[in-house]
Amino acid sequence: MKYHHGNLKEELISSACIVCEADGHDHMSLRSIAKEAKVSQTAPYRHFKTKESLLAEVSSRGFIELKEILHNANTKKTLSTRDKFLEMGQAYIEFGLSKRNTYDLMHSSVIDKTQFPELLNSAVGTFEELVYVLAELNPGISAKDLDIKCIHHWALVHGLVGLLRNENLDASEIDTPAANAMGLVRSDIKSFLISALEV
Amino acid sequence: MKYHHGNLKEELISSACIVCEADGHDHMSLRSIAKEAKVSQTAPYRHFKTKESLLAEVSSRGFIELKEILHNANTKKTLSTRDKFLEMGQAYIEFGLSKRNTYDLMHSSVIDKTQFPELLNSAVGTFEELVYVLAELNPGISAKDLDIKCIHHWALVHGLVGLLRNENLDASEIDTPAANAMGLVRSDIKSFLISALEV
DNA sequence: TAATCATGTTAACAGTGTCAACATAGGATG
DNA sequence: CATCCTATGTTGACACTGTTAACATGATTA
Repeated sequence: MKYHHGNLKEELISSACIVCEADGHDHMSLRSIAKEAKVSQTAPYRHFKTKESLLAEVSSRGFIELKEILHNANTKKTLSTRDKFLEMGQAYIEFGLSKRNTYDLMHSSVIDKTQFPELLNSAVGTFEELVYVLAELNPGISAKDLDIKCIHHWALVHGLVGLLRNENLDASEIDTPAANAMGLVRSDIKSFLISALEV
Repeated sequence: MKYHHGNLKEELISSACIVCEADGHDHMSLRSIAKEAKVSQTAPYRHFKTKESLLAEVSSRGFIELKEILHNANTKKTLSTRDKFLEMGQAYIEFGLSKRNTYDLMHSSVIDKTQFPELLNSAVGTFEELVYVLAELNPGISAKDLDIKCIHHWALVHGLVGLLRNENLDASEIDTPAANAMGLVRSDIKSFLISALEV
């Protein structure tokens, strides 16, 4: 049993990613992931100033993964620009629904993004991927209008994820207009995107 | 000093609403609001089974307040239906930005809405207000299409709030395309809504 | 009047983030 | 090679959290 772990920082991060997605960031304790790494409760403090900064790392990796996913959708060469755009929308929503807790953390207010420049970069990087397609889809558009279009479409998918995720109304036994509508949209996201984005 | 408070439940709720909005729901402790009410740490447990159920109450009141706000926007008799709709959108966003932390709680996953029927009702009630205008705005629309339209517009404003709120990029010293776009949209929400909702 | 019961209190438990003080090992420097 | 420095680990402690159990009080009701 060696005194120094050798790879603790990386192990803590990846462990945090797993626990965070499994239990949610507010059920994740530094102590538990330290124990999981077979290391004392305070060892993480040699690598992270606070719990928040470890979570910032987890969040950052979430954004990086999301950006990759969007990039993949955006570079399927067999697809038209329009279909690439739709594919991106679906991929975004799928990420938000499947990596539910990580997505939660990424948009949680427990992390002050302005205090973690690296995280801020990751988050903003996701935006760029959207800029690329929309620019291709709207040739000759002004920079300002392009930015606003980005916000518009980003807000739509982000908001949809929030609704589908948070009000887990469908799949529950509750029968309300809202729940029914959610179920309807969720069962055919592509159709919804086509009608909502009007592309 | 009387032993029984007389109005503790109500005081705890309203106190929780204030603390929650001031400090955020994850910085709110039962003990602190108990102390604020000049009552022992465990007194709240006579009125709320868990902390979560107190937060559910706070969340519920948030939805009720939001519904009222939307209803007010929706019943300004001097406005056309289209303008009422726009007014609702602006009111929603304004609520999300000004009651930032409460809005956070309302869409947080720390509360399992299916376990608090009253909260679920409040949340779903907000949806109805949107149904009314959209029905008026789209005469002859099918029920299904109406529901989907609701999701669409709800997702848009909800997503926009999330973006504007969470990435507090504008107003920070950071200069990125995303930040600039955010600032642009925030400075003239009405124009954004008109272009995004295409009404 | 007596009993019941909602509502308050105190004491305690396990768990949390975090800090200070100390221990160890491996690399840099003489 | 011997020595020191520094990065990285440990132990112990502190204040705080949600929550429960056991007990106290006082208003309502039989």
